[in-house]
Amino acid sequence: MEHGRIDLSDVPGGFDLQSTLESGQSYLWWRADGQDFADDHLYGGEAWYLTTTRALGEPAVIRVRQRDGALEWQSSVDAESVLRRRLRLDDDLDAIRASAPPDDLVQRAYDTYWGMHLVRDPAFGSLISFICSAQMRVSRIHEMQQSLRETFGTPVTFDGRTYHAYPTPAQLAAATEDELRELSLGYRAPYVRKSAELVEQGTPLDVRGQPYEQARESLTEFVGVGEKVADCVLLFALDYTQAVPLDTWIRKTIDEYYPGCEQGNYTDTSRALREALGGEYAGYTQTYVFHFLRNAGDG
DNA sequence: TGCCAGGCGGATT
DNA sequence: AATCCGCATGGC
Repeated sequence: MEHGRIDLSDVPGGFDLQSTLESGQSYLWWRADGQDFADDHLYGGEAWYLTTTRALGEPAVIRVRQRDGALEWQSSVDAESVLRRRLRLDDDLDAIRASAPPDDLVQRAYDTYWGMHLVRDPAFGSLISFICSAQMRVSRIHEMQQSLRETFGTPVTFDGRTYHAYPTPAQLAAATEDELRELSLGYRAPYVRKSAELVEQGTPLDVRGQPYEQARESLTEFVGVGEKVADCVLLFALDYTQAVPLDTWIRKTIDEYYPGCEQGNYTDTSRALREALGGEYAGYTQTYVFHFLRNAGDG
């Protein structure tokens, strides 16, 4: 087993693993102690987190925790570059925060969860997990991804235990709708199967390089992907830090704090909120606000 | 019980 | 281009 330590003292603005992984942006990690991700508070501990990667060839498990100003990791492969990429350790939080508006809500969100980074998830896992997210609680979206891994993913032995990699497009495309419904995916089951098939058949998923709004439109070609889910994939997997997913929480925020941004349709409202939240890194600020409202409330 | 959860597809207007 | 409706499942 390989292991290593990533010193966090040179990450501008710092880094916080728990808020990064438990803020409802990624559903591709789980806790080694079996605890569910906290819905209402952060425990402030040093738990190990696990995920799988295919970035270095064969699927591998990565285990990581934050301790003494560093990320400590263990894996069957050299995971440092994967972690730096997946956890966006190069992001400059001070510069990002400086681009955000001075509004009370925004500043309290940054204060409360300072150190949270956006994730950079693998695009396919991000796509499927956010297809599953429609009208669903964060904890159950997470459970669905666990079920998909354990039912359809390639077994991977690590540290004497068997884990399962996140399924490939081919593995999910080969699943039947009934098999997926048995995992409590509900009406999302055919969306997951069909979108996996589209990826498998070559429909472009990595749309980086396209202008933002065109990229969002492109992703809606997948089944079960509307503008909101497309924005999530762009923000949490494809480096579009300006993407501002308009979910129920953010719509409440618009009603309460940014009523002028409501334009009656997704494209124009999104555009207005994007400008209100500072443009280039609006999605970063949105993610802080989303996490803050969901967990700490806005009282 | 009825309402809601990081909405979407399809039909209707 | 807007609006309405049905859709699975589970927690409260």
